[in-house]
Amino acid sequence: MSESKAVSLAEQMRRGELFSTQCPSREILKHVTSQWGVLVLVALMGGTHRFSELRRKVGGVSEKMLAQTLQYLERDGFVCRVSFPVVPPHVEYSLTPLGRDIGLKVEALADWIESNLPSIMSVQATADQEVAEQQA
Amino acid sequence: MSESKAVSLAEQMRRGELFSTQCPSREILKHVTSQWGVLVLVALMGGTHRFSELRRKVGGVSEKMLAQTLQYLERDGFVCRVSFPVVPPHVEYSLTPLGRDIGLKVEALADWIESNLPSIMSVQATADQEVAEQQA
DNA sequence: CATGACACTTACCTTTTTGTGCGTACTTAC
DNA sequence: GTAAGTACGCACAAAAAGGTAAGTGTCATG
Repeated sequence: MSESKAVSLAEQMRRGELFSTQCPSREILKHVTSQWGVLVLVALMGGTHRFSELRRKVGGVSEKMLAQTLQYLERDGFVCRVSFPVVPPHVEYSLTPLGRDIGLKVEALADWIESNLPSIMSVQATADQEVAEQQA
Repeated sequence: MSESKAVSLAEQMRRGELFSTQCPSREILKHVTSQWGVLVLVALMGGTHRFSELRRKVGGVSEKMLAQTLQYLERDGFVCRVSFPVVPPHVEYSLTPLGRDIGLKVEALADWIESNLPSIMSVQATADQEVAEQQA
């Protein structure tokens, strides 16, 4: 009892307020780890992109969601939007230094999953099989 | 035109199919980067926890969401569930080796955000101010 | 001279996610 | 003897996320 409490407390110190409901980090985390946030960040790690380039690259994203995601990320200071006042419109999106920094972490996570996908899927298959056997 | 296409293609090779709609990685990513997935993973990096320990630690999570999150993570092979057939029920959750591995990445992301929260919030404030000025 | 590209925005609707409250089977504490 | 803790599952409702379709204004292409 005392040991688990001690661990909790020690961690609570180290990791600030992420576990607290009102922690502002949670909002940032939501933007960054949102379905499209992750993909956009990873895509922009490959360099500057225009809006429709991103739309084509990130499979399945709607214009609305892409626009919204980019706005969140811009407001959080991860994405830099440069619009050229020409016609037809030309807008370029790139990562800020802050964005590149967090992009590295997100990319690392994404890469890890892609690399370990075979392991994960075989574990899933085993788990599903056991569930099926229990029901049989 | 050719340059941006070249970059896209080169990346598409390196990063497999994350950008494709049907990529199974996307599902895993959803579980791991879900609001509660992140917090649970980080919490379990601190060691084994019981269900209600987690519930108390991860502020704001409902029992239903915690249960669901744990089930996803267990099925993906990140979390290990051990239930003791005693009364009252006693269940322990811990990370598998796979879970500890991905937990490191998630923790790194969370830690980065917490550390850089001041920078982010000051950027936000500046952005908000500029928007306000434009509207005035 | 009609179409499509560009970078969005808005309105509307559907789907998904999330929360709430209740029930369980049993025990310990008050 | 009543309340609380344990680890959930289930049904219902609310909230949020997401998709679809259309419109904007101008230009290049067919």
